[in-house]
Amino acid sequence: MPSDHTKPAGARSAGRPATIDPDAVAGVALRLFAENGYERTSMENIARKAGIGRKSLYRYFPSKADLVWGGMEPVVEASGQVLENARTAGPADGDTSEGGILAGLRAAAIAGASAIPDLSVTRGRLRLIAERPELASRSYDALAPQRERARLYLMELGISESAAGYVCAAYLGATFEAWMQWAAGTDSDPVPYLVEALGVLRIPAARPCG
Amino acid sequence: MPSDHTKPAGARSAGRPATIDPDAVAGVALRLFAENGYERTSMENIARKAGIGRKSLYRYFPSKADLVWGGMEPVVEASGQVLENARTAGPADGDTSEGGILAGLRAAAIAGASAIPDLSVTRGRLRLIAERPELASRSYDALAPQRERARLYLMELGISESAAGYVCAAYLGATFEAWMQWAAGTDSDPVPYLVEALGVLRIPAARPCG
DNA sequence: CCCCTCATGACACTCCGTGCCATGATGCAA
DNA sequence: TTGCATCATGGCACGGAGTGTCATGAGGGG
Repeated sequence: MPSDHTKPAGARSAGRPATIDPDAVAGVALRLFAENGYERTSMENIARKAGIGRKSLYRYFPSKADLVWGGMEPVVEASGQVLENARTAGPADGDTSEGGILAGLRAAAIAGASAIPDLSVTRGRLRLIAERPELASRSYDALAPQRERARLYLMELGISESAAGYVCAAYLGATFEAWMQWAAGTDSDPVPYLVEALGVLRIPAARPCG
Repeated sequence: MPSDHTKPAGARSAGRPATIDPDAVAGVALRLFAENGYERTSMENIARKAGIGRKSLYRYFPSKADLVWGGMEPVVEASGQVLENARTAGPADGDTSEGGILAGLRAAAIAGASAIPDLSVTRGRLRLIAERPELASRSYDALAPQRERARLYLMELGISESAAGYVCAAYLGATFEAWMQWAAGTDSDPVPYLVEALGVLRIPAARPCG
């Protein structure tokens, strides 16, 4: 189930079925943000316009920022899965050279780009994130799972713990900036931005015996 | 005036002089955070313990996070000044090779480390930041001036606008992670952490004619 | 000595986020 | 069919962040 984000519970069969469509609610919220501005739109107002209660809104979106960031979750999830697979596949077939490691990180970033359902909606989300510092800051939390997976991936390939932390921080910072630059323009393909961003990374030499 | 942060206005001579010492207030807040936890300490409580009104507290510290991040301002300011000087000195004497540019970024980071008034207090601040996601996220805003200065510095040296953005993002991400790793340990000198972190950066080739 | 300036803080307000709990809808079992 | 367990919904109240407005008062300068 690739899109069970924001779903409060795993799809059980018992009990009353859900009637609220989180994607529709997020769509209403994004429209209101575009029309009236992010801060001038209250959760109360979003709930009312979506025809649900404020408490129900908070059940699907624990915070106001999740209405914007929630839609980016498939991207980081797809990207993280690639790193997870590359790691658990073992470093046996892994290329532990700098080029090989960078190729892994690049593949993950590109996989994220491929997981975007709607380019224009995603661009709208990112532009909103770019203009609200409180939303941009959230990248640190929103990308946390990605950070952890990248860290494990690098350490599996023999990178020291400290160096892995630095590479991850630089990796996430650069790719997020790539998304921001893509969103600011009109190009349809974000991949070239991601590739250029990855060009600022240098992978320290791995330990001889990982 | 190196430490007029959190001062509400430039030191005017007319009118009633200020009686509140922002550093003392921040000290009270940090102690309360350490004793009772960050979220369980309300602004109301901090104000009361500091012997001032809640509104006055907000005048000196616009947000709760500023009570923690405010003390880091001299660090980013000192670091930013080095980049500013290196830029306005002109690229005439600047080494536009990758090594030269990296040396500039490294000098800025080290200058920040040299600007720390009290290592143990700073370590306490950073540990608090590390354990509260909402505070760690703030790094994106707190380092914004540094980001802009680094961007101008790089562009002055012939780096393209897009590449400068990526290098800055990676630079800030890696150095912040370095501070986090230093704070998590017990070493007194943060410089080796910063130097290692800078090792994950690769500077794209500058334009032939900047 | 008066007045102008500015720090202080009381009051009220909006809004985010979170508990607690009543209500209602659904499917399952007796 | 009837009861029951399960879960979605949402009303109510609360703590707390952050912001306006305004009154007070304590300086210093004319």
